[in-house]
Amino acid sequence: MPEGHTIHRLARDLYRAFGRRPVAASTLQPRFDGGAAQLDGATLTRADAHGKHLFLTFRAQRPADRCLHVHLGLYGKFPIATAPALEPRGALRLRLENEERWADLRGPTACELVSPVEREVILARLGPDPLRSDADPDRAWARISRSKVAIGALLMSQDVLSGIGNVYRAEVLFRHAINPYREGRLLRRVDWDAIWLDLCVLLREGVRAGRIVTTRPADRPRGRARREDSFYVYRRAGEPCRICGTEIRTEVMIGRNLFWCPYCQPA
DNA sequence: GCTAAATGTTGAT
DNA sequence: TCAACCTTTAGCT
Repeated sequence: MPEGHTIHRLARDLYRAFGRRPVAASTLQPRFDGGAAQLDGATLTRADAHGKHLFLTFRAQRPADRCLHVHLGLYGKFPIATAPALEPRGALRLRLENEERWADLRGPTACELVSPVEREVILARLGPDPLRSDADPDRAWARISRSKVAIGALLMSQDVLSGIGNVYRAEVLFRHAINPYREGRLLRRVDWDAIWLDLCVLLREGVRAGRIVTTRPADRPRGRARREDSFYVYRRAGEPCRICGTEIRTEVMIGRNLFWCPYCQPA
C-alpha cells in the first residue's frame, strides 16, 4: 500500500526487470483486454513516477509508442517475482512477463493507456514531488502560504505537493512539532523549508528501505527492530508519545484518520 | 470463518 | 460528506 516512495521504487524495479526488451502482456479482466493486447510484445523504454502516479512507456511495432498510466490507489499491488510464473487467477488486471520475471497488477485505481496529451493533463494536476530532482518546493509554498486550509489537509492534497499520504503527513508534522490543524498561511517559511527537506530525506529513505520509517534510532526501543516502532504517531492512538508520554490523539481529517501528539504539537 | 480497516482517488449528492 | 472502486490483512469469533 503505497505512498510516493512505493511508486518510485516500483518504477525502478519494473524497469530493471522488464526494461529494454519485449515483454508479454496479458489480463484476466475483459475491460483491459484491449490494453493488454496493445502492450503484448512491446518494449518497455521508460518507467517513471510522479507522486503516486506510475507511467510505463512502451515502444511498440505499431502504430506508435504507448504509455501505460497506473495508480495503485489504496490497495493496489504490483509485485515482481522470479520465473516460472504461477497460473494467472482471480482479478488480474495486467501481467507483465519475460524469460526471467513476471509481475501481476491487482486492484489498481487506474490502469489505462494514455496519449502524451492525457499524460500531460495528469502531470499538470500534480504539485512538486519531493522525490523528483525537477521539483520546485516554492510552487507548494505559494499555495500553502495563501491557504486557510489546515496544513494536515494541504500535505495530502496532491495538487499542492505529490507523493505524500496519510503516514508521511502524520509523521512529518510530528517531527516538526506542527499542529495538523494550523492553517497553511500561518506556517512560517522556515518551517516549510524544514518540512520539505525532511520529506526529501524520508521519502528517499522509504524508497531505499521499501517501507516507511520516520522514528530516529534514539527514539526507538532498543533491541530488535519492530514494524510498530517505525512511527511516532501513525496508528498509535491512545498510546504514549515516544517523547513526552502524552496519549496520542486521533481524529478524521479530510476523510482519513489523523494522528498527533497534543503536547508535542500544540495548537 | 467473518468483519472492519487500510500507506487513495473520483464522482455523485 | 459519502459511496464506490477492489484486495489484503489484522483482529475478532
